[in-house]
Amino acid sequence: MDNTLTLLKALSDRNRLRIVLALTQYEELCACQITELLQVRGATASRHLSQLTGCGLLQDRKEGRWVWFRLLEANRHQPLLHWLHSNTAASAEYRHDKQRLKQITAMDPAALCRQQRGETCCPSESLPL
Amino acid sequence: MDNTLTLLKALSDRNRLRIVLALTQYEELCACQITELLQVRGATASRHLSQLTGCGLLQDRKEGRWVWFRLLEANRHQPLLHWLHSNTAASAEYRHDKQRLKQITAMDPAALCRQQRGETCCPSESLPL
DNA sequence: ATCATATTTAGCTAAACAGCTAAATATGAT
DNA sequence: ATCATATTTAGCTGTTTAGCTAAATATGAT
Repeated sequence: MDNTLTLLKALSDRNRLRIVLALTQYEELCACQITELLQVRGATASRHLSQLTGCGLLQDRKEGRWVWFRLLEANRHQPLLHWLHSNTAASAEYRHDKQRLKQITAMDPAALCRQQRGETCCPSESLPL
Repeated sequence: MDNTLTLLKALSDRNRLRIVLALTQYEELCACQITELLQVRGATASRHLSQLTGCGLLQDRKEGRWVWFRLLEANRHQPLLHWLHSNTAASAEYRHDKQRLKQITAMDPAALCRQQRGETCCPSESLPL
């Protein structure tokens, strides 16, 4: 029961739920993209991602300075994820995030990180909220 | 998304999860039986039950001084409940509660309440832990 | 080797929360 | 009407937790 409880606790936070839902739409997202989506500090996003990885929902992959996250394949939580998606897909918040993700993933991660630390030199690179 | 989140929060507590799992096994349980199962104060059990009812998982029915709870029928959370059950049924805690429920439901609720307020006059009425 | 930078970890603070006790409510029995 | 009692509500307390900043870690570029 402990495992189940840990998993439910992981999902019962708005931002972590948003991460999971984002990853049902995009196979892979990097930490800085998640950070941008949630509009929190990198450290905060990192802790959420670590919790989701720790409970067996996500897996991560390092590529240079970037870390990419995705839903753990072949897990027995498929039915849960399916239920989650069908129960949230119609919500305003889901659709807003979906819209936002389209912009975020269209950008080069390097440009995104540059923007996140305030170097918005090129107007064309900045994302609308 | 708020509804989903409220529901996940409701399920992400050990004692509330135990209540839901108990109600997948027994169609109806009264507040004092839940109190006995969880080994907490009546007030505490009541708050948990109220939260589970509030998020649309349980419904209640008053019968004299007793209040009976059951899973809300015809809810769209059946897949979730199914997943929950299949993910916990093998756990030691689930089986322990199952065993305990057999004893609790075998008793007359009135005798159970009597025992809960310390009037263990008849040894045959007292439940082992 | 040194510097820049993406991510993680440590430590702090404020808010959320689960338990308790005590008081309030509601219902059946006398 | 009064009393007993099952449940709920209110208020308190200690613990957990989500956010932050600052420091540490790890990796690519110069």
